[in-house]
Amino acid sequence: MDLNNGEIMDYLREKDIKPSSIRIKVLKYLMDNQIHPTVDDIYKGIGDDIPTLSRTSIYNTVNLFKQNGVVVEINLGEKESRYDINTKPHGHFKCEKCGNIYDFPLPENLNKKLSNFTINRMSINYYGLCPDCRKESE
Amino acid sequence: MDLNNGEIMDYLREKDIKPSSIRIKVLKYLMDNQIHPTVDDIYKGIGDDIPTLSRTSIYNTVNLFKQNGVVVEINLGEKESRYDINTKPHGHFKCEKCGNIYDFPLPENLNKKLSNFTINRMSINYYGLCPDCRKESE
DNA sequence: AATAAAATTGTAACTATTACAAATTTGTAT
DNA sequence: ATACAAATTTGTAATAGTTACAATTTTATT
Repeated sequence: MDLNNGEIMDYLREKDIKPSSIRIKVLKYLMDNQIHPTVDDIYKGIGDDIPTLSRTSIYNTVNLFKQNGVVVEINLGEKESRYDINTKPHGHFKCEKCGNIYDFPLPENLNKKLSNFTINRMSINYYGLCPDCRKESE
Repeated sequence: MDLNNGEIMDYLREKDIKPSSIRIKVLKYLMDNQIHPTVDDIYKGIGDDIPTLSRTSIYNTVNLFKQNGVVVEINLGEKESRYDINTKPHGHFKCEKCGNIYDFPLPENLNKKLSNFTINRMSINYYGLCPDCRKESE
């Protein structure tokens, strides 16, 4: 993804969000840094650009993005929430050594039905060692 | 499950936990109330029995239980953690209307491999409407 | 019964997040 | 461009779950 400001603004409008300078910067940050950042990551990532930036604005923005389906909030058992612009269903693997988070496609045979339940969304998280850290610890 | 104190104590010792009055009560509570309780649920559930009970003691206890594999901490995107005495792999369904949490079995043949990753544990959570709430909203 | 070790308590600290009012910026109509 | 209204952004204070830690109480050992 490498959109210019006009395209970013169009994308926001598609999602019924009125573009603003912070919203554009946050969305761009999320697209360029698909590391499932925390609010603090985003704040630090775009803070240099906006000297008066407030953390509250990042919270406002990600909450708006979440409501309007621009991001999905993910919760990996840490205290901080993370945000993912990839809103299609997929799994997350968190390395317990280096902390990196990896996406993976959902297992083919995962239950997609539970009889008489309505499933609106699912959150599939694995924890362990990523290939690099596994190699190191040998 | 309906164990007497002696059996509860033996179970704790098996897990290398020295029994104490609070630990016994917490474990019994967890066995009798498999609702994936929060620290506060536990505190309120056994507080009547121990007039001087402190929340910190519940935190100490569940953390010890977690370290020694007596419970598993579960995180359903709420601010409070929950604790599950069923430590075998299984999924959780949270009803977004009534808040109830249901266990469900994972498929026998669920893909538990990601090539070159070592998976230590997984957390599978679904969100939606439970059968009762689904019926009501028709 | 005296002492040591461990468990429990209570308070204070910490941190992520939200509430909210004030200040700033943006958009609109004259 | 100017004045006004609406929306965004900011900053501070409040909230809530959890942990740190020292003091107290309980339990175990000699």
